[in-house]
Amino acid sequence: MTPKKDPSGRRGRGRPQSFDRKEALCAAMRLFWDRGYEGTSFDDLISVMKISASSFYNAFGSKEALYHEVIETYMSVAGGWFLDILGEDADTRTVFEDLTRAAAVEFTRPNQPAGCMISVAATQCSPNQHRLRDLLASQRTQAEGAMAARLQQGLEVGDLPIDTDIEALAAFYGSLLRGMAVQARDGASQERLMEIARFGMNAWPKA
Amino acid sequence: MTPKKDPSGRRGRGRPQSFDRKEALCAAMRLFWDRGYEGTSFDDLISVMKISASSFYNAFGSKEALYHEVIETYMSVAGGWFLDILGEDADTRTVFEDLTRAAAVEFTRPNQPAGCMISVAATQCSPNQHRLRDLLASQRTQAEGAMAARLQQGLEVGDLPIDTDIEALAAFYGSLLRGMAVQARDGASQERLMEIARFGMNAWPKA
DNA sequence: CTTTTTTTGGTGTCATCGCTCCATAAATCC
DNA sequence: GGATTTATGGAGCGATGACACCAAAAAAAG
Repeated sequence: MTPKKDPSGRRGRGRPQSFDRKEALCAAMRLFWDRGYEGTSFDDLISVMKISASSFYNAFGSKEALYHEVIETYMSVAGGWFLDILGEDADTRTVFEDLTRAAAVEFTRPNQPAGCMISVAATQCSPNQHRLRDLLASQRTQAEGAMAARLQQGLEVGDLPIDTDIEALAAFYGSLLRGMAVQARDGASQERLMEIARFGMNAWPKA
Repeated sequence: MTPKKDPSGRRGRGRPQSFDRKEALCAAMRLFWDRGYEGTSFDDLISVMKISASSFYNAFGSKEALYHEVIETYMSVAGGWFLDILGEDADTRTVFEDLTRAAAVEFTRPNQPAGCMISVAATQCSPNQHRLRDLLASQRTQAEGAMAARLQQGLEVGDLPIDTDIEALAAFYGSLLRGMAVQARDGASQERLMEIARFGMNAWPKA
């Protein structure tokens, strides 16, 4: 699958790959991001990745395997801001304000598809794609879990009223972010998303 | 297409349809609702509708025409609660509280697919389905417009601070409802959605 | 150079998708 | 009953989807 590299860094033998794997992966990510899994055809993929069918299977295994890899890439690159902000050393309210505002920015970046690749993916799909649907749903659950963990931490240091329902509050901000992702895909501007984010912060629990 | 009925109610001539058109439409709606447009295959459709391919084309024209009809059906039947509540004669805040709470109930009804058929549809799709994507996006925009109209009305009677940004507030509740729809599809319970709705109402503008 | 290993381009395959055609069945109208 | 009109069942079609195969090409290893 992956080109085998000597621990010393020297290439192994055999014909070298004629394309940059990361670049191809990134091109595939943008396509999947824009069109979803089922909406992206094999031919479109190898076209934007600029490789042939055989190179595709040689390098990535299958369409589904590529999609998995793309999700990992998305989480670590395009979605990295999410966990970064949750890890910020700041007041809990500030963290969530940054989070929602960052979403407004990230969801409307030019030169990349609008919205979040994970939030809106595979919510409706055919039964033979249920594995993927479950994978995406679990990614969303994980993201919400990360928010819940940060809120819990905030509760423990007194940033939140002690009777705050952490899970529910995380679900609220999860919902808001997913809704913002849909709005972004429908063409909402960054300013509009910012206003939504601001209203979202009005819901922050008061002591 | 549609079976021609005499104004007097008597059937015209020709062999009568052997199936109930509304029932078939409803079955198609549930399938589209669950799987989306591209995720629903022709064979699956005629299977749950219990009709043959020829009857299908005779009665509905094409898969896309059926989808359009299904959307209309959804808006008037399954989504009727939405406009009903917006039309309620009540305090504006109460209307939106009812709206978000009703969403929690409607999105988790047993015996029907979870979430909203419109909110999560065609957010990611192939380029040859852009007509449908635009249609769905415009339905979402219309729904938000209806909320904005109700808010404007509320502003005029003093239910809202005069400096309230109506469009933005409508966008906020639009986002929240769409996010709740995704949550519902991922399996969130009615109680969980209720909690989200409650937090959503905490964002209601204060004088 | 020869051998070995790996990638590449091109062509082919098999299933599925949405759709069409046609002969037949079942009703009404005269 | 015969003519007309509409619906049905079933077979099949062209396009596209994802993928497989294979001979040729390009590199390292001996």
